[in-house]
Amino acid sequence: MRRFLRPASPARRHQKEQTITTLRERKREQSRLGAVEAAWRLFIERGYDHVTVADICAAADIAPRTFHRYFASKEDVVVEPVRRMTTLLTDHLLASSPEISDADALHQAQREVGRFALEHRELLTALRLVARRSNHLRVSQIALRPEQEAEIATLLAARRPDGDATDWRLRLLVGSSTAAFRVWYEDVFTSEQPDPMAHLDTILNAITISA
Amino acid sequence: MRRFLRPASPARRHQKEQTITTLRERKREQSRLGAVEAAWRLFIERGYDHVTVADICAAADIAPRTFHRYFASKEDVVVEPVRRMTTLLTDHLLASSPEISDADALHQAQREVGRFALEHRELLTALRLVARRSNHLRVSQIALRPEQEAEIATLLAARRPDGDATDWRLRLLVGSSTAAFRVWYEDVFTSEQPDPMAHLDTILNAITISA
DNA sequence: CTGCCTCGTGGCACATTCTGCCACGAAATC
DNA sequence: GATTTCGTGGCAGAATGTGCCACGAGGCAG
Repeated sequence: MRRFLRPASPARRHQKEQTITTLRERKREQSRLGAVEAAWRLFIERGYDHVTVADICAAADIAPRTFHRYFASKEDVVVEPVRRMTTLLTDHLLASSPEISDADALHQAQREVGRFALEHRELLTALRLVARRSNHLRVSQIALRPEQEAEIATLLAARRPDGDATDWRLRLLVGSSTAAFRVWYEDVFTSEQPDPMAHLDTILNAITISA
Repeated sequence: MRRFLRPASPARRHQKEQTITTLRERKREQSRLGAVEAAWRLFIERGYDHVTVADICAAADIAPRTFHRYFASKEDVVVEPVRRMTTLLTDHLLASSPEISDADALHQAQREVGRFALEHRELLTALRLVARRSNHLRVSQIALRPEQEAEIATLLAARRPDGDATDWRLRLLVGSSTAAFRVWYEDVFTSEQPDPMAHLDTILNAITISA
């Protein structure tokens, strides 16, 4: 579970192994991590609706006031995995070669996210259940959300000389590919797939956007 | 604006013109409608974040307790138009001929929703702004949301003898078509389209799902 | 018409989330 | 070693959302 976390948020340093964490930083991470882990544990245990921020704080041994400095809302803790996957996706997009097509770049990045999801299948399954069981949680899908599609489109557009992110074909590519990923994600977590990654390829390749 | 509302929620009677509204029903509708209109007006005026439930209740002349009987949350009032469009879509799907393909049925229904959106363009534009300006509102898109995709898939599946809603091709059709609609919706509200409906057709037809 | 039942309403108390403000103390800096 | 930075927690308060109960008007027999 630990591997799931942190090393992505503070703008991953591309300088090699710059692990000069100051004590303050470490304590901060500890606070945040402690809160996340306590929250997830309690959510899985009792369900999102039956866990209060106070409960989480008691378990993580921090003050509610501190909790709300790290997370804008209780829901925010749940979205953490989504953020993690989004970061993964955008990182891969940023690193992708300008040679390959938009679709290829996007799909390669999505395969990375898919691999990640499979690696953390157990935790994601649990969180998916948490989300489904709750009446108040508005995040029904622990997966890429349409909110981030605009960002992805921008990144893809940035790879090109013209950099036009308003092109509807580009946005359609992003939207439909994200939809495809959600379909796969659903399949992976509801039925046994003999070869999940092959299944992802099948779904991603099933969509064609006419030029 | 009034036309936008009500006549859809209490399971539209297919019996012709069954307008035997009792006084109680009328008062109920009046309460709800008054709240919605007051809320929208205030939201557009001051922005979602700067309007409290108490404000809405004062404007609509109802008690906060009553407000929360009609709406699960303040956000719920904003989602009203989305619900309206979803109802429109599902109604058309239910009424669609079993002869035509899934894609055709869905796209025809989406064209209806598109027409509806264009009719109420002014109001939807305002609500779109409200959603964008807010920091707390989680509904970033006043359009069809992925949450309802499962329902749409079920309806489409129900038109067929086997009724298999788990078929990933079907879900992919729904997901990508919904994404296409969002792309169109975005275009319509951000740039001038000479022929919006033609544009919708173009986008919907741009997607192909291989058999 | 009359009495009874239904049900929309509002008041009240309360749990809960989230924020602004301030002060303490440890970590970082000079 | 003195000063500044900053993470933390306490407190008060705004705001959302819910359970419970009582009132009163609409609906329904008789």
